[in-house]
Amino acid sequence: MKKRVTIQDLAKELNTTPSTISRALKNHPAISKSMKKKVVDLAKERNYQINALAAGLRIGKSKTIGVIVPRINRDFFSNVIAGVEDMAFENGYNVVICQTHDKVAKERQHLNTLISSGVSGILVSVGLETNNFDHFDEVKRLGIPLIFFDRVAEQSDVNKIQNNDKAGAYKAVVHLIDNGYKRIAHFAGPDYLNVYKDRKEGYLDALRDYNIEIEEELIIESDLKVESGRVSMKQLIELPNPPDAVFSASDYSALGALLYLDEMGIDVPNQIGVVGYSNENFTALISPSLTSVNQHGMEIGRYAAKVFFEEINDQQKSLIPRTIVLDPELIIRASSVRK
Amino acid sequence: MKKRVTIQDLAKELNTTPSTISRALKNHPAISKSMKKKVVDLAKERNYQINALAAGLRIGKSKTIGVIVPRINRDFFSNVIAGVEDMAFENGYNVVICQTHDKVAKERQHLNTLISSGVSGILVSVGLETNNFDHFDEVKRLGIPLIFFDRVAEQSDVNKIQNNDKAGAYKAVVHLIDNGYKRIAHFAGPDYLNVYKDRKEGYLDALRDYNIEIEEELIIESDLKVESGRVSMKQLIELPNPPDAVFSASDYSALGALLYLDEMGIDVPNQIGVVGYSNENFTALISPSLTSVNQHGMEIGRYAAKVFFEEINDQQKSLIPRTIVLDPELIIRASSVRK
DNA sequence: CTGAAAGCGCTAACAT
DNA sequence: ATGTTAGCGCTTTCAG
Repeated sequence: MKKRVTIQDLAKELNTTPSTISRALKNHPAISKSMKKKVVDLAKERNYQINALAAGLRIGKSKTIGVIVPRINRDFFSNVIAGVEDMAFENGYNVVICQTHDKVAKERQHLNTLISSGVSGILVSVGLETNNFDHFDEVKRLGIPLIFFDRVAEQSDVNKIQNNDKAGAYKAVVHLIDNGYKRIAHFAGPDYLNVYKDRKEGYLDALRDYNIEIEEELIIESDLKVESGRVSMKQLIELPNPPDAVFSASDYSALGALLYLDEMGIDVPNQIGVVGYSNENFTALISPSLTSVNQHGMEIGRYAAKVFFEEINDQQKSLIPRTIVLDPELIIRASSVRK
Repeated sequence: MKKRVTIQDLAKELNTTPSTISRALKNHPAISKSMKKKVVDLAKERNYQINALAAGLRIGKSKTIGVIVPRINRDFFSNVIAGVEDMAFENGYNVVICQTHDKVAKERQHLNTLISSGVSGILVSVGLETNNFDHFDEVKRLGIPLIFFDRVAEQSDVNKIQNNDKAGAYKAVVHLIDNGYKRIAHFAGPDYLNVYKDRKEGYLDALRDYNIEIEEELIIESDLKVESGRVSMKQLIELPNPPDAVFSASDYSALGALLYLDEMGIDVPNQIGVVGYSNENFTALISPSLTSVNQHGMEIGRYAAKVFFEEINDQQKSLIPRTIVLDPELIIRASSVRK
């Protein structure tokens, strides 16, 4: 168990000073080629790793981006993270991933830790519980670049990368209408989260545009988990006049509906059509495969990171907060196309 | 954009010194109750967050555990991470999550970053590509606690938390035999990863114990992805004498097999039985639901973290490396039970 | 019970 | 092209 080697150790070995080592390692223009080579070679030989704590303390922050997501085992979020990691790596930054399990308390805690550890920026998709954004004030006060993605804060003065959820939902519902479905139900999420509110609006818009009557009893709000989908579907089926299609704001609740319909022996897509949201991996793998809306997680992640790098590269801090909206894509599968 | 408040700021406000503030915040016994209260209250009021970089530099490491996994969007790994996070939180530690996408290069990179950033310990499940463990030498040389889990290094002098993959596989295959299947194929992973080697051995042991002939042509090695499962299943079905069951070392390749069989109109479980491995969420959600082996990710994570805390709490460093083996559980579902 | 002072390893102005 | 020096914010010995 040896001590780690520092730039002082390298300096001593080469009869020079820490400054020179530091500069050589950073490829500073004022250092001679020969010296750079000597330093780099020795560093490799001695297995030198920079002490990020010391460097970070010195320059006031670490070359790290914090990403906060509700859960890491969702395909959408893991794609976003992969996108962020790509961009970060290209720019020599590290990514620290935090999951909140949809709890505000965890969100707060992670935020504090990230601030404590001197991250250069924070990318966040807020949790289901989060309907108040005070805890982000400190981040902004400290001038740490803050970028929201997917589930975004309602404040206007922050950077946001969003999906056009309204358009995605609209496409989904129009697709159902085009396939001859007449009474389309909707599994909605909590209204205070932009994504669910927008998906509901897209649904309503489509019905209006096609002169289909909106029926409140066909709109069911829940936590959108598998079990809720099952329960909601049961509730719909037991209606005196049940719907012939469902547009769910989540693939998970759509899956619950499919499972319930399968148990009941109701044919999907011929008796009832189903469309989900998010294009989770499993949507392609189940039977019938589930039509869903792809949100391009990877691109969202890359954009979020891109906005971060623009923020830190802008010396004049003249950038005004931007909102980038990406158009989602409807992936048509078996669950919504009648034979 | 104000500067962050430091313990000096607090000290000035209370007409005392940084030492006192530092001690008060850490609940040092030598500080008076009244002083502690004053300090804690002011810290809260001023929104003080410790500078983890400075603290870390001072004490030579940060209160952080690094976790390296192949991918974060696998249910097993995300459960492990949740387990680690639980234990870490209870002990005031943070967790940084790194994913390698099964690439050794990424594994190296993350390892270096974690060392650089002064993590107190590293928990790792190695990637598919990793068949050499030199890059972990530096971690050990520096005396950083290193704990392998699930996919572990072959070295003997490291801490390991493993599943008893041999036993899990054995249970799975015996279950198939009990259900009347006679010719059981196996989708195997690369032999240099302990988990796949052990699963194969469990498969072979079960066949031997029940006097079933081992046929090399029924053992197919692949990367165990969905597509490989499909291809392997096709290969098996086209055999002059095809098997009547498959034990797959991965749920993903098992899924590929199910999809192919469905396309071919072959009935599962009546014509062919299928068992997967890892108990991914989707196994319960597809039709037919997939029998699989549950590896208790959460417990693995908690154990790994527990071993880490034991390591750092042992002043004499007298602890010898341990191997903890957990017994997995067979979850019987529709894909392997003939009607 | 509290204070003074040193130093963790690195960076970057300011020399030379 | 390289060296000198100060200091980032914290912890901790040693002193009182």
